[in-house]
Amino acid sequence: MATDDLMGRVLDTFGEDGPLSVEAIHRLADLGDIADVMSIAEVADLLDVSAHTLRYYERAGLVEVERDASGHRVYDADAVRRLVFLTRMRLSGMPMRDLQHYIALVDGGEGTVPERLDMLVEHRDTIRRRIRELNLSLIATEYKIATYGGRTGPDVQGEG
Amino acid sequence: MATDDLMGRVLDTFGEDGPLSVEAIHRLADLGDIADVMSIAEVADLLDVSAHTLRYYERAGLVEVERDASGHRVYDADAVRRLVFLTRMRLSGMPMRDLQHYIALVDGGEGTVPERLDMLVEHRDTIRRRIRELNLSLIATEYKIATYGGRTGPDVQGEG
DNA sequence: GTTTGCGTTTGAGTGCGCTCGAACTTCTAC
DNA sequence: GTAGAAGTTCGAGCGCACTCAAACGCAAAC
Repeated sequence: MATDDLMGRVLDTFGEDGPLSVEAIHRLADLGDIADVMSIAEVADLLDVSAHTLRYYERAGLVEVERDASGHRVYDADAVRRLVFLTRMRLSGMPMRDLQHYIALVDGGEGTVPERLDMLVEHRDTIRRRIRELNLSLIATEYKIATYGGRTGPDVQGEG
Repeated sequence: MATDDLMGRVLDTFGEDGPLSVEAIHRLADLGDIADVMSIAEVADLLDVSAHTLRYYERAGLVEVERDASGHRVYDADAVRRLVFLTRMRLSGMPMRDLQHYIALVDGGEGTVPERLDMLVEHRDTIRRRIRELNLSLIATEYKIATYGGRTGPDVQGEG
C-alpha cells in the first residue's frame, strides 16, 4: 500500500519548486554527513531545533545522550537517528505524550512492535486528514485571492 | 493561477474517500442552510467550535454580534460568513494576531484590499509549505510502516 | 412556582511545547 | 592568565489558543 508509489510521491513532492526540496531531502534520507558523534550545537543545527529543545527532549525521556569527560553531551549516530525521527514526528504534529509512549515501547523490546505499528498507522492517518484539511483551506484561500475585488464574489467565501 | 485548475483540485480532494468529503464540502461552499439568524449553539455546531470559542473570538474583536431583547447573541448571515472564514483560517494555522490584523483591515475599508491580498497570498504560501512538509512526513511514516520488522530497514529511518 | 436548560459576564486557569535566566564550568585564542 | 564562546543544571516563565468557574438572568415545561 505504501511503498509501491513512493517514488512517484517523492518526485511529486520534490519536483514542485526549489528551496524546500534540498532541505527536505536531507531530512528524509540524509544521515550521510553525520560525523559519528556530534555536539549539541551540531545536532541542533542539523535538525533545525534549538539546543534548549534537545535538552528538553532528553529531560522528557525521549533520548539518552552520553557525556564526554567534561560533562558535555555527545550525540552518537543512534541518538541522532532517533532525534531525526522524533523531530519529524513532532513536525507532523505528533504530541510529546505520544512520542513518550512510543519511545517507551521501543525500550520495551520487540514484543511492542505491533503496538508501535498501530501508532504509526494512526499517525499516518492523522497526517493524511490534516493534509486534506489544508488542501481545502488552500483551495478556499486561492479562490478568495482569485475573486478578490470581484465585489465579494459568489458567497462561498467569508467576510473580507 | 488559481481558478483554472480549481475544479480538478476540488475533485482530487473530495474524491479520495468518504466521510470528510461531505463535511468538507459543507465547510467550503455551504451557507445554504443558514437560518438567517442563528443562536450561539447553532453557530458553534455549524462550525464545530465551542460556544466558548465564539465568545472568545468576539472578545478578540474578530466579529461583532447583535443581542436579542434578553441579551442573547444573535448571529446574522454576515457574522456567520465571517466566522466561516475565520475558522477556516484558524484551521489552516493562521495565528489570532494575523486574523485580528486582517479584520482591522476589513474594517478599514476598500483601501486596504491590497494589503489584505498580500496577507492571503502569504498565508496561501504558508499552507503550501505546510502541505509539503506534511507530505514528507507522510512518506517517511509510510516508509517506516512498510519496512517495519525488516530489521530496522535501510537507515533512512530513525529509531523504532 | 420551581426546576431545567440555555444563555450572559468577568476573570482566572489549563495544556502544550518550548524558552529563558541564573549561576556555574570548561575549552580556545590571544 | 584572561576574555569570550559554548557548554552544564535547575527551575521558572512565556505565548498561544482556548477553556472553565462562578454567579447570575430569562423562559418554557411540568
